[in-house]
Amino acid sequence: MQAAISILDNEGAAGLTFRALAGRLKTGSGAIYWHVADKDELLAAATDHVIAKFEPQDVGRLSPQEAIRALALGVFDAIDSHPWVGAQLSGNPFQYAVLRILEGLGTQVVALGIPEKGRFNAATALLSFMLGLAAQYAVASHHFRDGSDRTTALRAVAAKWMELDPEQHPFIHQVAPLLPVHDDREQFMAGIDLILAGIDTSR
Amino acid sequence: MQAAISILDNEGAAGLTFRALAGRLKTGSGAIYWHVADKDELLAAATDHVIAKFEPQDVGRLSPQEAIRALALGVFDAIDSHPWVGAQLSGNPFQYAVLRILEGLGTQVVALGIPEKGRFNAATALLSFMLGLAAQYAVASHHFRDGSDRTTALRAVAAKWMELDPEQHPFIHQVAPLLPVHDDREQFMAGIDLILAGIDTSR
DNA sequence: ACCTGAACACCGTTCAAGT
DNA sequence: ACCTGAACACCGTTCAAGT
Repeated sequence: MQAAISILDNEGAAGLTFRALAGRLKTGSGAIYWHVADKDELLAAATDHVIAKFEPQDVGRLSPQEAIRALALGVFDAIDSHPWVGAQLSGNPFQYAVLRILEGLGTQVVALGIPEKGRFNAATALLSFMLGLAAQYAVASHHFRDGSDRTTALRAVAAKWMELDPEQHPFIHQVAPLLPVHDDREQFMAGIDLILAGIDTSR
Repeated sequence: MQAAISILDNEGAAGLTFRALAGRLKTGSGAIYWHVADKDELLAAATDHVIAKFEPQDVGRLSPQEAIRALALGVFDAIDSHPWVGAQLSGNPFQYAVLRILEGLGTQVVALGIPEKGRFNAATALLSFMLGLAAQYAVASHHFRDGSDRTTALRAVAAKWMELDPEQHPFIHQVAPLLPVHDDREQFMAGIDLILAGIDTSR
């Protein structure tokens, strides 16, 4: 697991092959199949390893809203320090790491006093938002793997956006300059707060 | 494009290979590279084709909230009738199809009267939620490709959830029975409404 | 300008054979 | 019980050669 995560961190998702992992572990590529059914299971295990590490402790002391924010920050930080986790979470939403997140969110949704009928929708709305933004960060980080930093890479994307026909894309043009300067963590938490506010009105 | 979409619809994303597409078009696999840079571009083009087809017309007549709901329903229906679109949207959030959706959402967020600072977060929150739920439907549909229908497949997933330790997964246990009977479209729109309500309180 | 199709450099996965 | 590593059945992509 350590070796797999280290490869994923250093070479990205494409770098984790059975041959590469076997090489690092000084074993044959077939040996890995004794411990893991296939590549999906390998990636799911690595992802859960990371998500579990960033799960906040002692969430019980916090208000439900604060607990949900803490859970969200944990997911954000996990993705922030291991960019491949974003793609893996959204690419395989039935893996255990995602259930782990849903369980945490759901417990707090119950604590918020949402009636039984609304709990499923409220918890999965929070979860889906996280997975969706996770997917975006995943691609973003993929785009600036080659040395260039985040800002210059996003500036390149923004420049592409500005090339689109401004008549047909007024909003994209309006928002493109914000792309290179915006703060991912702030965006992530703003979305959470928006959904929390929406949940609050539904009580 | 027609041939690619037809393969994607019938065989899923894994079925679309350059060899398969070339075979269907009665040409060589290398020929496709004259028209498309690589597989990402091929998939992005197919995805935009579908998303554009399901974009609602005459959104101008509707209130901003109703317009956002109409846009969301279009995305939902696109995924519903072409399951591979869900994975493709969330797996590649910088492709043009996603910008198309963001432009539609953003225009309505502006119409809602959100101040400039909040527009980016509001529009991307709606977008991220859609992409995240799209990713979930993508995997779900993948799970019951082999003949079994949606309900029996989700029942199998729910049964797996019930095998988890109930002490550590109370919410998962509570919500598992809802999984096979819940309505995807209702869940999708409930999330949109939650975010819209949240946006409303932020005005 | 566009097509052909063999060739290249990979993959994940399997499995007879080992220890 | 666990490992070895060649072999299989694929991929996306390239490119000299054609029309």
